[in-house]
Amino acid sequence: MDMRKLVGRNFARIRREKGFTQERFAELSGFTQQYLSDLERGLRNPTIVTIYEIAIALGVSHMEIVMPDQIEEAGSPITDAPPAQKS
Amino acid sequence: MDMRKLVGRNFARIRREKGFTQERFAELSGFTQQYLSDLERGLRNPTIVTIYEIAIALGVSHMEIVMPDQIEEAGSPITDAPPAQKS
DNA sequence: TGCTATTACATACTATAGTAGATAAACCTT
DNA sequence: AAGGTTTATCTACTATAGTATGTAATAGCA
Repeated sequence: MDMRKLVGRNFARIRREKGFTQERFAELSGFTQQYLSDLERGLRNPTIVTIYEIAIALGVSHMEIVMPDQIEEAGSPITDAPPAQKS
Repeated sequence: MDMRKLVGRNFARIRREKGFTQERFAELSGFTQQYLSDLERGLRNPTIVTIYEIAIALGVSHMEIVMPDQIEEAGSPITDAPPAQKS
């Protein structure tokens, strides 16, 4: 599993859902627009501190990583693959 | 919140629970004993790929990050603070 | 079709993640 | 207290995370 792409796709999706441009979110989070662009395209391997700071800026309060191929975030499941059957 | 210490403490606890020494776990995971020592003491800021690789080696299949001050892992809640009241 | 906003790409740079090898310090167990 | 096992600490190194600046490509929209 490519964690770079998984994290990137999910941050991109949440940013768009919140209505931020990369430029606007760069101001909010303190990262550069260029770095965020790379991150969202899966070209970067962020540290846990970077992920935490971005999550804070996005207003995400709960991150869940389920190994096979999913990431979820409170109230907004982030799936990399079709949702697993829950029952 | 210091994510370095939070991640470090939790990985250290799980490693001990699984009965691995740092040296043995270094062999399993491919990281050095020295790096794992630093990591567990909160002196390192691991990337998402490193965290993923360590989780795989630990046999952890589910990680959960709740912002204030908790991390949980499937079947084995990892709390940084006294457990929150669930009801 | 052209204008504007947005995102992708290029180059160069500094700080640090992670490696490697040696050793010191702490912890057991007897 | 001695000896072995485990963890912490040192030095030195390479690769890459993240910054900074500029610009090209793409997408909407009038």
